Amino acid sequence: MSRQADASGSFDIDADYKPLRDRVRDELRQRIIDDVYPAGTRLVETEIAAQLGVSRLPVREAIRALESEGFVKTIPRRGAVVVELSAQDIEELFDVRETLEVLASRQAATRATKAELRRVRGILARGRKALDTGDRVALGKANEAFHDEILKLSHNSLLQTVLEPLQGRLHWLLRQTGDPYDLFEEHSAWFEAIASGSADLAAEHARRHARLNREIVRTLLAERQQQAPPA
Amino acid sequence: MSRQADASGSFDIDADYKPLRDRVRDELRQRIIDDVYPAGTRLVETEIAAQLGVSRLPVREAIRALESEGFVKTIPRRGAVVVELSAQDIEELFDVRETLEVLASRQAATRATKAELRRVRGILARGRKALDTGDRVALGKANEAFHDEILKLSHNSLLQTVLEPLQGRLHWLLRQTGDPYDLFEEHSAWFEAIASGSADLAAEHARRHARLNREIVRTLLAERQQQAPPA
DNA sequence: TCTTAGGATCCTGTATACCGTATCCCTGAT
DNA sequence: ATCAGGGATACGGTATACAGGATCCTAAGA
Repeated sequence: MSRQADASGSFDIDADYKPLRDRVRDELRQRIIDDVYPAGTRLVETEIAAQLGVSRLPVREAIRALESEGFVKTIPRRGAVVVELSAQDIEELFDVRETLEVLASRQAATRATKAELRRVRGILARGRKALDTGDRVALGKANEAFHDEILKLSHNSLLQTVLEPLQGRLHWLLRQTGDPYDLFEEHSAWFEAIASGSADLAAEHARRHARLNREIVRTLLAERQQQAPPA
Repeated sequence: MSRQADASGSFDIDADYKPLRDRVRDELRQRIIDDVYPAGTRLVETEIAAQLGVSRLPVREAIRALESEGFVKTIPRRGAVVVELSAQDIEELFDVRETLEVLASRQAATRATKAELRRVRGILARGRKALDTGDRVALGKANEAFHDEILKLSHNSLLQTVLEPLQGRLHWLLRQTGDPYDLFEEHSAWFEAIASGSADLAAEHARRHARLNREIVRTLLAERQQQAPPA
């Protein structure tokens, strides 16, 4: 028992196997998003290796992965540093995100199955509950999960692989700046547009949501910059 | 002596330095695109390392990079295999490409400088010459260069990093299927739209071009499938 | 002859150790 | 206070080793 859903041939005995490098990468990514490693932090291979109790190799590979995800930048022979997102980087992030989420939303509207829509409704319900109890962190997570789900609904795996790393950076950013309460209400409306099955309507909502999001980040960043003028 | 350009402090004595892993990656990518390693080929680390006269490490890192670019898929504990692009993969590729190139084109229209436009005109001229002399390979390269240039014109570095790996796969595909002659004429018209400075016009041309491209690949792939029915 | 069990083999994933060298940082002299 | 010199540090790469999963080959059995 305990194992379920294993219809045909290839089994997932140890489907939960994950190379060490991937686990290290996940751990480091989380630390960056959680601001344990703020922008500018140097990621020293030997330090991390020692701390995680692994050899340098998986750490190196993890760092390379984070580099291709845009979380760190490695300077030749100097190593990896957690990037600081410039104003322009953020604009670009939203540019690309907007276009891709519009596409995702459009495809989701025509391709999502009933079962999938139900699942997303569940996530929204979770968010609603977090909103009512004022659990800011849980609401943030629900919001992030929502975005990931929209992507899945698109049934476009390339879209997912391209957008996922960006989502990571976006979540990172929003966690520093955004207000999860505003976002949540938007998500509900957006979702209904997708569930309606109209690609155009879904696209319109996606675009609106992305722009709202961008505005929120912009204002919060502008405020912050006034408080802390350039060094 | 013999050294030049060393005015101030840190100069680019060895600005052309490139980590070994990157050179290995470039080499392997080229081999895939050139069909030296056709779809299904296993990339065995030790073999490649021996052949290139490097250790396994840079090879591993190169393979990881190619994985994140979508050229190979690695199965845990089994290693990397050159991917076969399924019909769906190709559709997804064009989906994403279309949206992103529309964005690139739109931004290029408003941001490109005169000097940049001149440079692109030069590339088109090169293509025209290749067309006249019937140099298919040169024309293909000019076409590929053109797409890369449009990206640069957008002045959106994220867009470039996201789209570049896809371009690689696209070029790979087009080299197998496409007809460079048809594409060239399209490029000229598209470029004029960008040079006109109208974002909407540029976007429209980008979309048209992407769709034409998609159709070309679709038909050629359909033909091929008829000739070689499923194994 | 076909199937199957078992073992040999290949190759990845990870660990260790080590070297050259670029960069950084500290110290000391001017 | 500035600048040069000399470690110390840590990356980039090599070489080697080894456990264990995946594959393949072979030989025994039905």
